[in-house]
Amino acid sequence: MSAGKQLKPTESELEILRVLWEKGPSTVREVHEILEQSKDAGYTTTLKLMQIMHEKGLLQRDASSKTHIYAAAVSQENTQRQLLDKMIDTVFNGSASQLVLQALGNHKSSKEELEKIKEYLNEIEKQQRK
Amino acid sequence: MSAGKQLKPTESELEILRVLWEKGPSTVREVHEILEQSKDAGYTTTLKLMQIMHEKGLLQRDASSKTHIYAAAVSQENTQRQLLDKMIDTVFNGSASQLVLQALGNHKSSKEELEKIKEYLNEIEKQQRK
DNA sequence: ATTTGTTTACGAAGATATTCGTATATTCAT
DNA sequence: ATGAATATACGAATATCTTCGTAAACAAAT
Repeated sequence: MSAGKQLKPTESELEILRVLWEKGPSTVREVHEILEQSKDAGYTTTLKLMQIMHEKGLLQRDASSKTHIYAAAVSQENTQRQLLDKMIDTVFNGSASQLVLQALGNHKSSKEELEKIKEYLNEIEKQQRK
Repeated sequence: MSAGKQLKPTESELEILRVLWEKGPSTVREVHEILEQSKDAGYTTTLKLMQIMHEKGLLQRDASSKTHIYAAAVSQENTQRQLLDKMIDTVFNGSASQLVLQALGNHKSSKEELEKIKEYLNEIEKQQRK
């Protein structure tokens, strides 16, 4: 009951989540100063976004001190999975492996990364054989 | 010059593109009847969307007969790549292999698909060794 | 030729996302 | 305590996306 399914963050919200995942709990100003480096928006814009995200349950905040501290309330992994699943569904017609082939084809991956992927594939196949 | 970089289709636009990729050039009504199966929207909504997509250059149309025939003006592959690249960038911090691992982890892939992926990995590694 | 049905064109309402101006509250240094 | 700096709260303007009502154009059947 009341599973509280996570709702999809918007573009701007994702930018904020990325900062918080990276830097951990932060003030609006801290987040804003990071965002300013790549885009230009006013301080109150960032503030408003983070307030909305808090209402939506995407962020939690500690309001005990005057300057509130915000933290991501959703995990990076869950969010990645959620967005990825949706993309597989709506863009790749449900075929995860088709997406994988595209991803591998168009991006340089290091030898180590490729090895990791291969190992993972072997594991999956072992599982399947059982 | 005027490279005409493809702009990102919206959610609804993607639904329409998927129909056209699948069925080839079609009338608004044909597209609409497919969409109706999964969502409910009026006919003129579909029409309007397709007209806008035409203006944007996402669709081309043959208006020689009374009933116009629309076709995708962007390829499925290019669009997939575009959206995938963006996701790798904004959701997976630029790491394609991290996305691949997530995708493989959370989705059942057939043995054949996994084999195909492994072959592909081997090829990539061969290339790298040269 | 008139009716009936289907199509496109147009404009605008509704919904959601983004942006920011301004007011109010709080803190801190003087 | 007063002023300067910084924070939050609130409301609204703007932009974008989605939806649909209505009118005009056209085609086919009667």
